[in-house]
Amino acid sequence: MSSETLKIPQATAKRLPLYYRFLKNLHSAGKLRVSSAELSEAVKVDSATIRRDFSYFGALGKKGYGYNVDYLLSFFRKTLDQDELTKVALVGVGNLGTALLNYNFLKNNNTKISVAFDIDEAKIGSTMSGVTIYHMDDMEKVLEELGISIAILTVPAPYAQSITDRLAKANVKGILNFTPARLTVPATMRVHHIDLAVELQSLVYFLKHYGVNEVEEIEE
Amino acid sequence: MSSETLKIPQATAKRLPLYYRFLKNLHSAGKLRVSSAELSEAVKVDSATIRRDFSYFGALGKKGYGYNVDYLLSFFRKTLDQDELTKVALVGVGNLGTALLNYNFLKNNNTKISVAFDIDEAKIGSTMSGVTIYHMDDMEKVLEELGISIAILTVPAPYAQSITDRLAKANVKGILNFTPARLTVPATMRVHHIDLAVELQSLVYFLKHYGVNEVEEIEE
DNA sequence: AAAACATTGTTATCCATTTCACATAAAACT
DNA sequence: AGTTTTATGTGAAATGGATAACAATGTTTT
Repeated sequence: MSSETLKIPQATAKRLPLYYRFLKNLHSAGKLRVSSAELSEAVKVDSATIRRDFSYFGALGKKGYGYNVDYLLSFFRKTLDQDELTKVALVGVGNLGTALLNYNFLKNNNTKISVAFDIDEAKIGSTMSGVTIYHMDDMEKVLEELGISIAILTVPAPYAQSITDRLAKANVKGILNFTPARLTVPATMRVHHIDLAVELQSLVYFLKHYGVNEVEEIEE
Repeated sequence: MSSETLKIPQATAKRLPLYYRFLKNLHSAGKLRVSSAELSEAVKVDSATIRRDFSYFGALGKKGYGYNVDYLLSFFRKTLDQDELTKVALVGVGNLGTALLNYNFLKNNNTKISVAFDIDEAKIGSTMSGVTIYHMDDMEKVLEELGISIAILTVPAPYAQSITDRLAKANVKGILNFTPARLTVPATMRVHHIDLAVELQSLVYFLKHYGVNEVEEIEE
């Protein structure tokens, strides 16, 4: 099952999709080779960090030359499981949920919102951006039928925890949580938060309290 | 101007808005005191980390008692500049931009999208969620009139860099960047990225490659 | 084919952050 | 009032991540 590759540092793992995207750009632009220095300029990550990141996967480059774009690209495609489509569920089709439905994850990643759930009768049964919206009452059933194990959570905060509990029972393993709620989950689940208000507010804080130009870039 | 307080670690600064939000919840719920252990359970941050974070601001608690909710809340209100309203501009009123317009930042933070820009003639001049939409051609002028120094960027990726250059000239100091582009900015500016595709994909990667239950929670 | 050049992979170092563990002191109890 | 309980604040250790710097090695040029 889980390809127990050597454990890559989390910070590195978070940068992989970024590298992959830029490699695709380079490929489309017809570039054949790239150095860590060039890549660094494009993705705004120190070149030594890039080399270190790549090195966890072995020697992918050639000294004095750099990296072969095609080779690197196909390597990352395998590593990031881009060959198989990953199906994701959207729970909560409000403003943000609707925006995510229209957001084309497929374009960059082989990941697709395949189904959505809501409680608004006006939406149920309809399709948006080609995605059918089901009633939340049918969530467990539909998720298991489709074999979905990842959910994007965009419901009002007060419902977040109880819906998470249901997702856990339905064998969902990962949640991308857009609600402000800090979810309690079984140890077998993984939650990534995207907390819009916190992001905005921490930006405000940094601007007011840190000498601007103190630090260059901060990654989420 | 910039209250040159002792430099709080960045990781701490990013958690402050989170603490603030939960303290508000506790306050609404009528709680008078709270311990770092309780808070830890609620925000999913180790209690020692919470105590350390608070300690950068001095001794806010009392041994054997914990923290007084009201005191802590008013302290953070000052620290996070919640007394003055922070005005923010939205650049790009597409799907995601529209969702953010409807997202009520004001509720939790004293931060408000005060103005929006787009190039779609159908939208220009109208208001959405009480926010007037101007033509992007007028951006510099309007920003300076309103004295806005923070922008949320939700435009198509190919336009991101050139618009960023214009924002820089218009004296904007902070950008919350929702586009996949990695922006090049002067050292006087600060960019926070929220890269939706990367977030989703890295979640997928973690689930496939890390023994689930390996790590509890990851922050953004 | 030799010399000059470019760029990796990695070692050693540095820095930031988290966590442990406990002395200290206040609060609660008897 | 004295004893026990509770929970802070922090020194010290551990972890995690970024960066500098350079030997090794392949590439390009002449």
